[in-house]
Amino acid sequence: MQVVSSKEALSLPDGETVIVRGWVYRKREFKDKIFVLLRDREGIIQLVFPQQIPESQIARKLNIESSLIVEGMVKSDVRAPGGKEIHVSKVLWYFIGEPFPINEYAAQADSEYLLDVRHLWIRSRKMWAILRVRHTVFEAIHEYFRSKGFYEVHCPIFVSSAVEGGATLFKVRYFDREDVYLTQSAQFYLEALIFSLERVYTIAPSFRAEPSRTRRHLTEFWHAEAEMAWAGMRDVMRVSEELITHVVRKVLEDRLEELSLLKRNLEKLELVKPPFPRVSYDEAISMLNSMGLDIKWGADLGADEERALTQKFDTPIHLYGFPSVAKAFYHKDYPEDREKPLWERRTLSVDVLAPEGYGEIVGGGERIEDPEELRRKIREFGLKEEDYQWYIDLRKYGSVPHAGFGLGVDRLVMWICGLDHIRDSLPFPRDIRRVRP
RNA sequence: GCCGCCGUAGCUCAGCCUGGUAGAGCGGCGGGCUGUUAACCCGUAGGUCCCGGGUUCAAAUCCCGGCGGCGGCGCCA
Repeated sequence: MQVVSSKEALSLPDGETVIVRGWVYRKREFKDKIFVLLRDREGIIQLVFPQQIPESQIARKLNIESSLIVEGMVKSDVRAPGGKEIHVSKVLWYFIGEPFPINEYAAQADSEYLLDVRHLWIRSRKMWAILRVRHTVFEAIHEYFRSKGFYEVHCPIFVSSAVEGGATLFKVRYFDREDVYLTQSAQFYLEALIFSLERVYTIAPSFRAEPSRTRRHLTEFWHAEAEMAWAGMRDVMRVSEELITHVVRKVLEDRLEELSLLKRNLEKLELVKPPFPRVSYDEAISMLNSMGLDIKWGADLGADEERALTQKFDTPIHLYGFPSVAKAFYHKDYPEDREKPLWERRTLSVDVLAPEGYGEIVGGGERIEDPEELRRKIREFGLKEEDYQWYIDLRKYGSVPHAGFGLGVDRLVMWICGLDHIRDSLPFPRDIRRVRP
């Protein structure tokens, strides 16, 4: 007797006897029979227990989320969800659960209670669908980078200094020596690794101790980062748009059922194809000013501006050429701006903004390869050279033009799934308030 | 860090403005029902109205303080 998934059972001919196992999703009792919707990793199938058989005594006791293994016969019925159901002849194993504390009303409300019982809520159809899309997103990212000759590498989580100047770090006690920090980006380590492998990528958690309270921020998020030797800002644009397009297409191929369960508008995703529109910061400023917003050159774009800008496009866009003062020190300045003062210079940096108001999902650009230029920028930013000693060191021994970017994988999942909040893009989100379950 | 909102049954919420001793739906339990699709119908149990103080004859309701949570901005992926 073979154990089959709900999905496999639905594809079998009538009369097959199979074993299925899973959890009770719904139960409906009648005088002569009991319907149990059984949930497993692949979906849902309806079990029918006739009241005459002794097994129905067990079925009567089943609560929502009770678990069981049954043997039964596949039978077509137009009234069954999926067109087929299993007429149970034997219960091989079961566990009667306590009353399940989550109901449809809580699910609709998307309440904080669902965050308290997250360890149980991940069984829901919604989280099931999201987790399966997320699985495919990670798969597609690996697939893309590997197919393009990038080596996968792994960088430390414990680090001794900051990557971003302003971003806040989580401090961790490290034996009896000075404190270390949780990494906020693998970028500096990837930059070191290109001198060995030329094109590298990693998917790893990054940590930000920013007290952000928005639907787009986590304190622990999954970061897909890539770094390329012999590359510039244009290469970052090309690789990032190819990557995003590949991921979206893969999800559209493999996860249609999940997307429709999430009520995602597929047309929006089908529009995603390279090249993405390229908008310079200068153009963005004049576009925004002509839309009635009052933005001065030099300011970073806020959430309102990002939203206004992306509303003009149906697909993700590349926004490039940010002012140097609005970006981290390691970004390379436009060569023609080199003699200008810091506040008038632009960087060879680029962000990808997702449409439908989802905003920034990628940040990257060309890095400074000249050690003297890097030192100057560190000083201009009021940072200490000694804090970046090994990073400067990379430029001393056969420096090369190089560029890279970081993709917020949770934000990508959020946008692809059309979620209201980033914390639903992963099973156990960490934000400023929540570290459990 | 700044601004706003919320805390009542296991869960989702109403009641609060205008003070008078606690309500609904779901879930639980019991019963009914010839195939349900978040089934339906009848019955029933279930409460530290977040905590502390104040005003009042009387506080879930008004005032003050605290705690917890949610949303938004800034910052970023």
